[in-house]
Amino acid sequence: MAATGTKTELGTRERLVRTASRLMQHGGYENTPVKQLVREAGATLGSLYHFFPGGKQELAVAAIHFGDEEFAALLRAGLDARPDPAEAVEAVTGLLAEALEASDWRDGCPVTATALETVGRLPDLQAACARAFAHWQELVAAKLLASGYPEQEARDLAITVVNTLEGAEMTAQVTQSRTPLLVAGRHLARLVASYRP
Amino acid sequence: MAATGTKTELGTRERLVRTASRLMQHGGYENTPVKQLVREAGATLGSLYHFFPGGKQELAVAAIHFGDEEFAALLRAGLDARPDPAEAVEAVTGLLAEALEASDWRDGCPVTATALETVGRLPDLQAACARAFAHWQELVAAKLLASGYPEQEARDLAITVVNTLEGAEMTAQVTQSRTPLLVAGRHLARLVASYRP
DNA sequence: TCCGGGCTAGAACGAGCGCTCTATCCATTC
DNA sequence: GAATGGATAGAGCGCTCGTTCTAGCCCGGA
Repeated sequence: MAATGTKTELGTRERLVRTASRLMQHGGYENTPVKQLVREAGATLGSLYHFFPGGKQELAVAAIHFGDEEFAALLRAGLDARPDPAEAVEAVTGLLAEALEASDWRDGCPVTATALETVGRLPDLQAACARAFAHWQELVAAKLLASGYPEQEARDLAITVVNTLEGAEMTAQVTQSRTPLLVAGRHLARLVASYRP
Repeated sequence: MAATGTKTELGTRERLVRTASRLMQHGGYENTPVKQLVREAGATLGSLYHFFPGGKQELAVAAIHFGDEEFAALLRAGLDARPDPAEAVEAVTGLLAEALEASDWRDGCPVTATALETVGRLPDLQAACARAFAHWQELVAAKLLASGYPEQEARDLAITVVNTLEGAEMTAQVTQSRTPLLVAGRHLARLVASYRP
C-alpha cells in the first residue's frame, strides 16, 4: 500500500520491508541475518529497531505481508489476462515461469520458504503465511465465481489451483526448469475447464 | 535401507540419520542444530564426525535420502492400495492427511523445507532434494504406465501429481487442516481419470 | 595379557547470531 | 538561536553455532 515505486526515494522503513521480503524469498527467515538485511537495505540496526521494536520477527511479518501483495499482483495480472478462467490460470503459470527463469531460479514464492520453516515455531509468522495463502485462494475463487462456477466448486478449485502453483513453483526452483510450471498450467486448465458451468 | 525397525537397537549411524531426517522435516536444515540432533539421537559429536567427516552437511544429505525412501514407501502403499490409478492417487492423499494430523501437523514432507532453504546455497543438498522429487515422480509414472497410459501423458501427470501433493501438504501444515489434501485428492483423481486410455 | 582399531566422549575455539545501548544528527518549532 | 524529538549510527553484549581436538572406552585376535 502507500507509494510503491512512484517515489524516487523510498523511506527507510519501506526499504527494510522490501529487502527483508526479497531475502526471505530466497532463503527463508533463519537464513536471513539482520546485519546483511540492514546493509542491503541501506539502513542501520538503529533504524530497524526504531521502526520495528519487535525486532527481526516483527519485520518478517511485515515482509510476508509485502510478499503476499506482490504475489497477489502477479496473480491478478494473469487472471485478468483472459476472460476464461481455465485459460487465465494457465496464463498465471506462464508469468510465474517467466519471472522465475528471469531471476535465475531464485525468486520463487515469497512466502513458502518462511511458511515451512515457522510451522509450530513462530506462530505470528505462520499466521501471516496462512493469511497470504487464503488471500490468493480468494482471488482465484473470485475469478471462478464471476464466471458462473458454483460456490463450493469455485472454493475447492481455488484451493487446488494455489496449492499446485506452489508445488510446481518449488519443484521448478529446485530442478531449475520451467517444465513443472508449464505442465501444471495445462493440467490446471483442463481441471478447471472440466467443471465449467 | 537394511533393517528398518526389526532390530531392537539401531546403530549410531542409523540413529543419527533418522533423527536428522525427523528434525529437518520439522524445521529444515538451518533450524536443526547439531548439538540437539546429537542429543536426541543418543549420540555424541565424536560419533557424528566419525561417521560423517563432511559434518552436518554430509549427514543432511543422508537424511534427505532417508526421507526420500520413507515418503516413497508411503507413496507405494497408497498406489498399491487400488488398481485404478485415479483412485490410487486419492488414496495417497488420504494416507498423507492421516499421518499429518496424527503428528499434530508437524510431519510434513521430509524434503520440502530443506529443498527451499538450500536452493542456490548448498548444491549437494539441493541435488539430493531434486533426486527425491524425481524418484517420487517415477513411482507415480510407473503406476500410470502399468495402467496403459501413454508415455508422455504418464510422465506429465506424474509431475503434477507430486507437485500438487507437495503444495497441498504444505498448505495443510500451515493452516492445520486436512482440507487441502482431501480436495487435492478429489481433483487429482478427476484429472488422472480424464486421461484414462 | 597385551594390543589395536572402531567408536565414544565432551571441553574448548573462533565465528556469527539477534539485540541493546549511548551518542549524534537534523528538520521543525518557538 | 535554542529546544525538541524522530531518525540514524554502529560498537559491543551474551549467546549459540558448527567444528576441532585429545583422551579414553570396548572388544576380538594374537
